[in-house]
Amino acid sequence: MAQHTDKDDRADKPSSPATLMDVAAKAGVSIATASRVLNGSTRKVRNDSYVKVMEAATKLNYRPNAYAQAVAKGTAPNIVLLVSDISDPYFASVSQSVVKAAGEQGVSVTIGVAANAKAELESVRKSVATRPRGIIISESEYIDAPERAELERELRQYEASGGRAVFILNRNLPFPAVDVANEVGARAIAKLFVDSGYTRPAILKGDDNHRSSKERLAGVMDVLGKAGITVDPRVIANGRFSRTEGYAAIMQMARAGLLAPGGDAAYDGAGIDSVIALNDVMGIGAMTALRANGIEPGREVGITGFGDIPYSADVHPSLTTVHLPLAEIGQAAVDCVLADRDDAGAADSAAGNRLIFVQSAPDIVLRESLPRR
Amino acid sequence: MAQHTDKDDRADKPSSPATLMDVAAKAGVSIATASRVLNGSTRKVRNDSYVKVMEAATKLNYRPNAYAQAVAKGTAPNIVLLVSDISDPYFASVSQSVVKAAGEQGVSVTIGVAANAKAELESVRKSVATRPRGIIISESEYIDAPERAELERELRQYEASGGRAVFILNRNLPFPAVDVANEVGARAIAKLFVDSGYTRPAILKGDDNHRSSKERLAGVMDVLGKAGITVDPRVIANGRFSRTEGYAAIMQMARAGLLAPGGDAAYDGAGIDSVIALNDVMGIGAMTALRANGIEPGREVGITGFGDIPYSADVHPSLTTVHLPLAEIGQAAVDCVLADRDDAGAADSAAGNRLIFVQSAPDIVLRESLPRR
DNA sequence: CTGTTAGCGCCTTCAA
DNA sequence: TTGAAGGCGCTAACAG
Repeated sequence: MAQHTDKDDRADKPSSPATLMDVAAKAGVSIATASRVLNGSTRKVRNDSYVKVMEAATKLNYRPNAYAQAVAKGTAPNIVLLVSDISDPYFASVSQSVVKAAGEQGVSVTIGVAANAKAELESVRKSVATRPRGIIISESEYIDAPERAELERELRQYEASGGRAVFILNRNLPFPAVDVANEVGARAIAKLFVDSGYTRPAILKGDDNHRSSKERLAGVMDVLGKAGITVDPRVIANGRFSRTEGYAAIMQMARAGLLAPGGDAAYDGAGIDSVIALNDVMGIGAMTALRANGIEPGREVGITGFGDIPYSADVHPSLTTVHLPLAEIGQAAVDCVLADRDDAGAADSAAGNRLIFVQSAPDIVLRESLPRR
Repeated sequence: MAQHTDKDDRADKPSSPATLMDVAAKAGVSIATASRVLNGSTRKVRNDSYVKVMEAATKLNYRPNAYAQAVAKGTAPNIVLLVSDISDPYFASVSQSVVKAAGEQGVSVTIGVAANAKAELESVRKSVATRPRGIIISESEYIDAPERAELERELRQYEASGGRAVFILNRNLPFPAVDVANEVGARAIAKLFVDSGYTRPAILKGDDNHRSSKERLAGVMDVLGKAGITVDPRVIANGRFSRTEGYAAIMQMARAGLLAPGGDAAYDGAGIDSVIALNDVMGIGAMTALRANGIEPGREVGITGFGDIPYSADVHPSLTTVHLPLAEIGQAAVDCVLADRDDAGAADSAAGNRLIFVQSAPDIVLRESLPRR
């Protein structure tokens, strides 16, 4: 039988992966040297030992243990991204771009989903435990939950220890945030709405303490008001920025007889002539709900969305909406999180809540769901 | 000025987070004890020292260093999931369920996107470096690329060192895989197709070496053939399971005059009466493409999808498709990856390519895109 | 029950 | 250029 002094002599089921020591031994150099050629940045090793190490490494199929490296150098190779629902196209798009942007800089991203404030707080706690380079929070609801204070403390602590927290579309907490011009976009779409001849909208908003929703709503309401349109409060509903809840909200209105002309109908019996959804998925849910009630969206009732998720072009009628640069948002968040600590200057850091506007004037995407009438 | 012997005496910008040692010191116990109450599973510590440690921990805002723990106990608290595109609703759904299922077991998931074989291989290499509990690969294309052998080696090595690799919807490599009854589903939808009176389909498939695509195609073709339908080869296209390419493929056919009746049209000038898409996003892309060419999907041309992604219910006409239990697939993959190594028995492990069927008879979801004619 | 003592795999001064 | 040695933060026997 062959003799070998390699590791793992015993008949092994799970032979543990090769370690740096193994490589060093096989290459006949010190572990330090091995480390230098395999991982160290500025290599200053003689060429022949370099080769020997490399050979040993490939032969042993060596893969550095990322965790051990992280522990040793005290800095992790990853960032974490928190979203409330990856299957939501909006978050999916943001996630995609975050992962891509991070990947280009060689850092991996751990995605966590946290559907509510409690879960979010817990996720943050767990995330902090991995000492990531940064934490990007793309959560949108529950901002003012009681957990908020706790969350802020946790993140502040995290920052104090050298971490970087960034929010996406949320400026309620004193941390850097990537944001877009919600109100500007809202005004633009509302103006289009008015100009197109609509006067009796149902409105699907998000939670009132949800900043994006609030800003968008403010923009819309202001333009509407100035155009002499008073929105019937009975057809303003909280769709929680979710497709399902948006759908449900419209169904509810239909059941109450608010939508189609008639006795109980909104706007003094005239019913609605449109749905203004403060994000796309609610708008899409609304379309389906309208159809379920025999109302043809885009013909009898106009629809607007907000966000321009990929699928807004594929629904029918295709959704007229406000374009949000989803990909750029993710990129910006990653840049912010990975930026050199010293770079931004004490001023910004001190401010704490630096704002990164990805775009100053959101474009509106004119499609079919809001025909001129 | 207050004197304290706590850590970090110097005026500190980034005061490093509290360590277990700090907590132990402040609580006046040994680091071992502190470890036991803070992390150790079966705690056997006196109550008062338990309290002291807890107090110290909260006061110091202690968070265990997950990496250090991982290194020390030689096992990581996470799994990695590889997909080719999170913004694709199919992958998004799978990801969502994987994250959820993993979360319930206290393990976090690192998501990587790898759009092609090379990126995938690299991702796997990087993943292995973090010694995760398992790797779930939900990639679907490029299965037979030259990197395949490399990938297999890498994963085999990973398994040998105690890791667990699982594929989703892919059984081309000798690893455990979660799969569904593609062919059964395909036969079902094809039968519905025939029974509904369609005879001249365009077909949108995926790569030929993509297993799911192949199986679905086989099922469809067989049923069609037996019904006496011969598919015009000019209207079979590779949409690569992507919305964009599906869209492009139909546009291409339209440009070639294949779709609408006429001289160049498929099926001896009769044109197509339907599109069979082997997954939903291609079906949805096809609808939009048809509309762009003045053809009303669901009226002039019937459409079928495969997968039942959330948005297939929201497009119009809503997509008749084969329901795939996306959530269960993710759950199954996680279960498999997290299963006790000894549990499954040597038999399964030896086989290497254990199959987990999530569902034996895929339901077909009857909606509006394939009306009887 | 608790403290002591080895490691885990790697990086990084510090001498040589 | 290289090796020896200490340390990162934590866990896990092993004695007390």
